[in-house]
Amino acid sequence: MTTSTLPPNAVRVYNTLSKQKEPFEPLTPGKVGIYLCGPTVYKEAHIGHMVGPVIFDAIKRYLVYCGYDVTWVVNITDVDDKLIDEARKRQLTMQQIAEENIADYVGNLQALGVDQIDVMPKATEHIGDIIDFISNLIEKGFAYDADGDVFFDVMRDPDYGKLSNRSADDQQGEGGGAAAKKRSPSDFALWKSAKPNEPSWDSPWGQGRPGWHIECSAMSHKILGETFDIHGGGLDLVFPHHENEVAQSECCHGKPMVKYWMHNGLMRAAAAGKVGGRTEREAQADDADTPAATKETKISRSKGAGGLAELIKRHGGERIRFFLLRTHYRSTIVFNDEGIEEAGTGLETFHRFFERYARVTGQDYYSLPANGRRSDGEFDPQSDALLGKVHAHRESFLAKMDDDFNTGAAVSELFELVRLLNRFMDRQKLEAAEYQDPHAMASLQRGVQTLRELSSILGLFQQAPDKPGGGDALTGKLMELMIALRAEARANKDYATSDRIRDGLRELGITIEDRKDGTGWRLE
RNA sequence: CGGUGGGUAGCUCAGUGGGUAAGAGCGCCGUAUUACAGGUACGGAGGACAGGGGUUCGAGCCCUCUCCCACCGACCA
Repeated sequence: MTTSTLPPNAVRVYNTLSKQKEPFEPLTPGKVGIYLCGPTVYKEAHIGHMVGPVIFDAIKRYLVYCGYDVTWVVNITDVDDKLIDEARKRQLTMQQIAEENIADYVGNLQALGVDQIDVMPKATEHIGDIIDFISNLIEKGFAYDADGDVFFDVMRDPDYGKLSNRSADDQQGEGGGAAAKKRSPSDFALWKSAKPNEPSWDSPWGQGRPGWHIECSAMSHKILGETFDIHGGGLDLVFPHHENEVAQSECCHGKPMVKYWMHNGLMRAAAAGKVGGRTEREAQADDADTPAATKETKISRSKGAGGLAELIKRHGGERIRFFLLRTHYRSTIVFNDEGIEEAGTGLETFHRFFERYARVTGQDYYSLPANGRRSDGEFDPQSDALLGKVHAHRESFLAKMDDDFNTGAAVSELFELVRLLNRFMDRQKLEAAEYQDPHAMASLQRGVQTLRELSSILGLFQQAPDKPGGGDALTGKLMELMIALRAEARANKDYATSDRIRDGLRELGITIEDRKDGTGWRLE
């Protein structure tokens, strides 16, 4: 067995800062720190909020798989104008609003299989760190206190604009309001003085609360250090949020804040009915009140998007995760209900395969070991025809992941792998016990192990999907009886009766499948 | 207007430091397995890669111009 060491620079990532793909080399060999901008928890999450968490969950899994020790941080903004407004509107405290929506957010993450986050710091738990950070900036002359408000002095930072490729000079802010206190219109708030009845904290500049950007600088510094490897977020955060973060952190520490900036594409809502081939389903659309957008628009809470929890309830988290992973993280994802539905159809191919595999080998796919390392998964296909192809798909899958985490392309390798394995079972007639060749069975199992390995990198098929009831013993007995009755009818060529049984069961959501080795059934 | 990301099969998306035959999923048609259906496999229809120009022996991939779409444009925009 060869334990080949993987090339150290196999992974390449697209860096927003340089606008090109760069070889991935962590600052500290073997260790990776990732900071992802999380939600402002003033309302329930929508599907757009899951793009970053899902892709970074896969990224972390992949980096761990490649042997890195990864720390992944996702922050929670729990103090902000919007939270204050919401609290006022609903006659609750800001903290109550935050707690409610954090619960929603965490529940959504869990449903989508996002379980790789190491730390979820809240802004309100780091007020001290934030104040220290601001004090430091003032001491160094990069920020100034203006009557209880503290602003960052953009003109003192010659690098300002390097991430979003804008110069402060180009950007003329509007006059009036708080702008009157600013030295330059492009200065932004680090600390906001408290207005009456607002949540506030003591500070050297009086009662107040942190500005929008400073928490990320302070918390990433506290948890990951002055310079860390990867900072992620949505494309819409490049400016001003991340631009301001870099300015704050780099002026404060005098060194680069982040080595690789990674930004995921945004999601758009699309008109319903554009996804192909739904003529059948359209006719019998059961829960037909899909919101009919007429054109594509950005999904945002300000436009009323929400209801992710409801979407998850309707489709299940795995579908949504798969839907998100099917595209490249940097491209725009067009979202509609049919798209999720279609992703689910693709997913069923895998689920059926796992059932078939269990029938043939008696092994439960979901029990196969899944938390391997890249080097563990290496194998020598020798002269085994099947394993030679499996090996090639594995190489291809990994090459695609190495190339800026191209999960969409990697998914197509998964499909090809399944087809390969299905074909093998067909040709080797593995379904019929009397033909089962031990060598072929061993090859199949080795091939499926690789499928398990690769799909786990994407966090797919971690657990058996929830079947809507029906797993109980009584149902099993009843089905045995129905199938026996139907078999009798078929033997007598009484197809009217056998079809009546099959059609009747279908209406109950049970699909009958006649196979060589007997009749099986499955709940849809 | 400035910045950013896009425009590839009916639909949703891939396309690896440019190279003989353009890929996946879904949808559609057919064949095999066969009463039929479902499943699986195989095969097929369907793309001159937004448009023009350029570099190159050779470009979907590089350069340039144009058109179209989306997002961001400093936080009482």
